[in-house]
Amino acid sequence: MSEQRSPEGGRYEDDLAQALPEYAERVLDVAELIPAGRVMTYGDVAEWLEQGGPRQVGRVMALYGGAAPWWRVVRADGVLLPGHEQRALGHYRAEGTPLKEASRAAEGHLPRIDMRRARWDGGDRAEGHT
DNA sequence: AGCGTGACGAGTA
DNA sequence: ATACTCGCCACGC
Repeated sequence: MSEQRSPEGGRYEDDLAQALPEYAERVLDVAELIPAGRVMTYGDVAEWLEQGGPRQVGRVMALYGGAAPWWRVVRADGVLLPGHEQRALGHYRAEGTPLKEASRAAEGHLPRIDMRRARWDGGDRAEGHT
């Protein structure tokens, strides 16, 4: 069976290409829930959704992250998003996100997020989930 | 269909 | 702290 038609008349593939994929919407929703001053890793978001993996979440953020607080979804090692370090840093300083200053041995290095303190598990709302 | 690539992550050396 | 390996999975060529 090919050439299946969607209710709107277009081919399903076309609809999927233009509408924000539901998965992407779910990812952005979670990003919106992260409190200021806290972060969630790509993997955490995927786990929380019980769907996809870190790389899928990363893909979504890369494509549609601009519409969400993208700086609150970070790598597990706390490294700032390459190419957006200054913007991210500005947000972290403004929100009071826990940072680990670069050691003087590594001079030119930017601070990294202190994941132990900044990581947010979904805390308050974890109850309603599972 | 195979293969490289990526806003990833964990493990090992 | 750095480097490299694997596992992961959606995409594009």
